[in-house]
Amino acid sequence: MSKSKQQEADAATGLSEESDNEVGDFIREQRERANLSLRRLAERAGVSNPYLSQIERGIRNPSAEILKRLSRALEISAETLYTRAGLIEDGPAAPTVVEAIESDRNLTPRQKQVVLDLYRALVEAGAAADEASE
Amino acid sequence: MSKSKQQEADAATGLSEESDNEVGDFIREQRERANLSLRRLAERAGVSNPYLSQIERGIRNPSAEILKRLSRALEISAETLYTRAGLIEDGPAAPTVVEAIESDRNLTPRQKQVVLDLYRALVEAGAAADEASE
DNA sequence: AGCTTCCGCTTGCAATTGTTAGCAGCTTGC
DNA sequence: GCAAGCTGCTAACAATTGCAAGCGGAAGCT
Repeated sequence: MSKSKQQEADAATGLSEESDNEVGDFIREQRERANLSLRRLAERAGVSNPYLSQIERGIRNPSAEILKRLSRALEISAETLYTRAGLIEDGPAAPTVVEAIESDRNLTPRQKQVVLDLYRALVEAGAAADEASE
Repeated sequence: MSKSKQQEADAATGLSEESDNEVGDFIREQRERANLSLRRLAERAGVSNPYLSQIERGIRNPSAEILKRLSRALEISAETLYTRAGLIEDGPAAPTVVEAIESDRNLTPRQKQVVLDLYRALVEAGAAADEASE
């Protein structure tokens, strides 16, 4: 239910920028994608849950240290997060999926093969569907 | 006369580590290489000179925003500075694969979810099963 | 001698961060 | 019903950032 209260919070703190809350939105997005509750992510990242809440809503401006911890807890690269936060100008080169999987240390060669097979299959199917529909 | 001020400063702030002040040293190094006085760099970067002084000596921990401004004023890449600041050490987990999949243009959101699910499942449960079978 | 201007640093002080404690809502089980 | 368990959010507080003001010293200029 609770949905639109962000603006009030902004006004309350005197924060004049309600325009683009890139980091907060991005963090919340990633958090929900990973199926983590706010509290759980906060604990994983080693920050307090109210603070994380405020970060996500853009009424607090987290330090780089905090961003780093959050990026680790979310399993995304700090560069991506910083870029999103507008702290780095150019975007980091997006690694290809294949490349990333190849160099991953958490998967055995066999497992890599499985993921790669799935990925390639989807891409191929998707491309076909794409051409047909688009 | 003036001799050991750094120690005093450290003691004053309770900072016990005089060993690795990565960012500060690096910034000072770059500043001197560019023949900029502390005050001039501070002005260029939009930071107060006392604060920059403290940053260089490692008795203050600058926010990412400040680092970004300094990197611009020094005309070095923010990434380099962040790395030097120890803020970009990428996590040991597996950030790149997740990230690469997220930003892949060949997959639909739904397909991404499928691949991600598989990947996460393998990483999480994979180690044990792997050791058993292999 | 003065006087000016730069250098880096120290000292308080305001504003911000980040925390602990607690609130209301919403499920799930007794 | 109503405890116990989550969810996210608010309030008051401690700690830190970041700044304006001011210090002593060095170099130049009249």
